Amino acid sequence: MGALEAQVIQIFVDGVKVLGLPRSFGEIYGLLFITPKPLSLDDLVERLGISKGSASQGLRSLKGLGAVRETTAENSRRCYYEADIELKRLVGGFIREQVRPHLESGQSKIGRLKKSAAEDESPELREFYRGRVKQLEHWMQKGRFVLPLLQKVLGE
Amino acid sequence: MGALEAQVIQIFVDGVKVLGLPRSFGEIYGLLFITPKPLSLDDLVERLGISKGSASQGLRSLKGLGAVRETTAENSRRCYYEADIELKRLVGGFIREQVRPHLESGQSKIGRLKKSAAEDESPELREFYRGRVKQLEHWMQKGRFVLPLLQKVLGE
DNA sequence: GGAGGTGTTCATTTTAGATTGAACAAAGAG
DNA sequence: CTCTTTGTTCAATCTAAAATGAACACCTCC
Repeated sequence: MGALEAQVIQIFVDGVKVLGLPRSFGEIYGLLFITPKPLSLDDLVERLGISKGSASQGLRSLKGLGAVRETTAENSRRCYYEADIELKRLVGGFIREQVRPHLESGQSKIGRLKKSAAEDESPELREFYRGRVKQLEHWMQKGRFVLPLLQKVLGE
Repeated sequence: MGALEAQVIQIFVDGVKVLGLPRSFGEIYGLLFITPKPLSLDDLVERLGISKGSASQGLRSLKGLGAVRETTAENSRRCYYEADIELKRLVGGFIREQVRPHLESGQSKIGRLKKSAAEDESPELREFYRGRVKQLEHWMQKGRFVLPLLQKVLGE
């Protein structure tokens, strides 16, 4: 593993950590990103020194995120993988897989919240709660508004 | 702890997890958010059942993020804390404390990378590396471009 | 059918980092 | 100066989640 490859992988390891994804995802994507030819699962295991299990799961998730493409080799039944480097796709996949689910569960939680806020005793406390719940709803709205915008701006 | 409070705290616990912050931060901010009056450190310890250490560190970080305000009580030397609910401030603080440092370290890493990319043997491999490094730089640029935009859009 | 190659699953182990709590300032009050 | 109240620090502990690897499916070629 050359110095450059190691440095690039480190950048992606740090990157995925910020996004809340496991280290191995960064290693896998990083190596694919900086390697000219597609690599097989066993290549990843050998060159990164990670287990087959990690490589398999990492590849699956990265495929789900649209960050890794599978290329079927002609003369072999082994699969080869390469990095997809289109930012639009990466951002879209991340939002779809990681962000939207949270926004949606958040919305349903707030829905339940509004019932709880209604059944409180003191009128002024109830008023305060109503205001806070409204605030939460407002934030969610902003979130839903900002996502497509982000995708648009980052779509090169 | 009422049902509503618990639900709101849970929402913030989930929220900060997505942002990569520790659970206790969500608990603290959540309780302050849904409590009409400012609370002391010991209030937080008692009502959340967390340690003084967690509360102290959580409050410090949340202050750093601009998410919590300190209000000095008149007749006591004890400090009281309340949630700052201005989205602009929250987003700004998060970007300043959590996002910018990563972007900056990423930039310096790419700077070092460009040197490593220059000292490689094969011309075509070197060309490939150059392209990838350029891609990385491009992404960073996008990141730096999008942050102020985000702040602007989310500043209500 | 079976032998070898390829990838997946999931119970166990490991690890990163969050939490704890006791020791330690700092700052009044008496 | 000493005692109390309030908050901080940080080594030790705990825990949630990531990594491991052996067992297991699934091909497919003979």
